Amino acid sequence: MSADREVTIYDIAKYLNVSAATVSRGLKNNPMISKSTRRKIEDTAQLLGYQSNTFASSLRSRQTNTLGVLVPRLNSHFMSSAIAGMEDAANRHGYNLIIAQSLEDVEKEKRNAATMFNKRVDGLLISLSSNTQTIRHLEPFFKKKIPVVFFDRIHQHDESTAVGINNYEAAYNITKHLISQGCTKIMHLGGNVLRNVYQERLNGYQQALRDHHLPVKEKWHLTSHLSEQAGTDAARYILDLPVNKRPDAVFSANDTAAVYCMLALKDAGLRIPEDIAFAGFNNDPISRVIAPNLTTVEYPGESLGHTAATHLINHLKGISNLYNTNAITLRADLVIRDSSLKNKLQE
Amino acid sequence: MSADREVTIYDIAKYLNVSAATVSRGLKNNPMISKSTRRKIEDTAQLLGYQSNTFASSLRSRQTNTLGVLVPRLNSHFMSSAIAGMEDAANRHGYNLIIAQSLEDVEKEKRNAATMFNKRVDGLLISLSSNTQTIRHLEPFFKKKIPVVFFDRIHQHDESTAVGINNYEAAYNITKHLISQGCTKIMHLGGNVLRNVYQERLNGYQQALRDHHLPVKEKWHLTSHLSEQAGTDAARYILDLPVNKRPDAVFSANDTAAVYCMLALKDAGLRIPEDIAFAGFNNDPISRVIAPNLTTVEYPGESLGHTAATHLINHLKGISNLYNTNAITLRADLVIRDSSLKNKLQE
DNA sequence: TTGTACGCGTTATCAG
DNA sequence: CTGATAACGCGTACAA
Repeated sequence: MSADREVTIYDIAKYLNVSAATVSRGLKNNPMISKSTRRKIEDTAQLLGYQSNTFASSLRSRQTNTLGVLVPRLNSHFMSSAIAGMEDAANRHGYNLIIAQSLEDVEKEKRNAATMFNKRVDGLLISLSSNTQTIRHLEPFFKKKIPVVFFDRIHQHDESTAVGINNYEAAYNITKHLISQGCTKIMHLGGNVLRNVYQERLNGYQQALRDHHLPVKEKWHLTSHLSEQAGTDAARYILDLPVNKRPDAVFSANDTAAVYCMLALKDAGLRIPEDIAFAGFNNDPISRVIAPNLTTVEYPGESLGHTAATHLINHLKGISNLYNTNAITLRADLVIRDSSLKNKLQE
Repeated sequence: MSADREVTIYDIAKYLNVSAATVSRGLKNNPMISKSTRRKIEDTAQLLGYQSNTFASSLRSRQTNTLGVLVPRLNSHFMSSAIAGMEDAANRHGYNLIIAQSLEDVEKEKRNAATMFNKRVDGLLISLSSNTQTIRHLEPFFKKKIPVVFFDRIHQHDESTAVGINNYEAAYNITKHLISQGCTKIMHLGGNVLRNVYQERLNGYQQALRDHHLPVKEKWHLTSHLSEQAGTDAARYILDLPVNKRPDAVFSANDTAAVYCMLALKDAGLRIPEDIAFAGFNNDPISRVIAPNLTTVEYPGESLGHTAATHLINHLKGISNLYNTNAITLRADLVIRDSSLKNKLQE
């Protein structure tokens, strides 16, 4: 009576005088089962408080209905939005998410990938750590044909899909916008160019300068982790330049660095955008709170996560073919705000 | 040769002419196994590219080394920090996180709880959705003695631990601070009092008023979702009051509402803190970007998540007893910033 | 449409 | 210290 055993399909079978196989079928909407017995099975399952045992099921069927999510950090606005989008998509299709963060450390990324592999995730969603050089640690997935979808910080790979935005174009356009506002000495706060997103933003920025016959100076390209501190440091760097050598605009590869740079420069008495205009990237909440509001690039985290997960799931269900879709590019529109409206304010 | 079968402990056993049981033991650091055979087993596992099958293991051992995390929303600074803390703790102890969000919807919370239960998580970390009335949907966990740890938005329960801060005290202190700055007409932007955090913040606020012989007016207590829109709406509400009936301070139960209220009031020409002082809650990044910086309460998301997960894991490992620790309260210090320094600025 | 019988890979139990 | 064997709960050929 007080047996602590779980309710299994055998209990249901015994209760109904049918075989366990029938119960198993009835529970899984197997078409070749009569309406009436299915109904009885479902009712009994309810009655007995049956809970399917996912391990036993996974062990037998070799699939887990679980997706692995591997990200550099969980606690950024962009990433938590992306994960929220993934969770939504996964939930809709009966998948679960198992999540780990690499904290920008390849070694941890490797360990986490191994764990995910071990846990037999049906597919992997990954955004690479900043210092990841090769994706050799994903080989086990490729070998076993476990689909991998890269998002945000992606890597070219024939048998995987990459979901992101056109970073080059966005950076090009926002730089062009600064130029159209009359800026000619535009600085760039960039991230580690090992990651495509930062490399492409740098490329877009530089090409825009070239196309408008502006000099591309190494001194105006700072590389950092784009943290709050990095933003403050960049401000210090600018303030230490002779006044006539200072940039008249800054394009930062993320909003955090842009905002903290702005704060420090404002503290030092510089006017934004009159003395120095600003543009960021991500459309982080802080970009709408800083005064003046930061011009930035809308980075659609939630829909990006949703798209990546949905694509992966469709592939798992055989609806789409991952290998035919090497890249999905989402729109990333400019969000023009006061921090870059130099001319307008001067008129 | 091209067999797609996985490498199992039987393959290792056969290779070494030992039994599968021995291999199983060797792989799990079972003490009663000789050093030499363990070494051979480990080497062979490596050689053959063995990967343990977690389902088979879970099926047999009835534990998953997986923790369920159920939150209202993934994409808030506080929540993603808390989850980052949990992930860190879990990872350290060989546990994995499976995460779902209720999107502030009880029904989804129920479904998610059922899924977690089904997936046989070893323990559950949960922060309740805003409209959750009872925790009956957690009964299956309680009945099966699966430990549940509430965090942030908690619920009193004899057999569970709750991890949070002293919201009453924090609210009391920050209100007292506003009073000490000379504010006498203090408004409160609160959340749904179904959730302890908002009820306690309201209580703390009201008690502080009473203790300083200030009136507690219903008109100065607005309840909302504390969204950006709610903040803007609150500003409208204030501006619509006759000038002499307006509050001279606002204490918001979160930073988002506070900040968007500030932005709208500043737009309308009010000076902060001279005309109206502000205090928030959470120490969200936006509180450090808004001008003037928002006085707020440090809500230690990461350490809270870390603490909750560690406590749960210790319990699972038998190191601590969940039932002896009904509550863990973390420090939540005030962060005094310019938005509330009324007197100082007037001097 | 349903039942039979077996195996998925591991771990627990008991015996040696 | 090690081996043999029986579960764990479910899915699925194959047979009926």
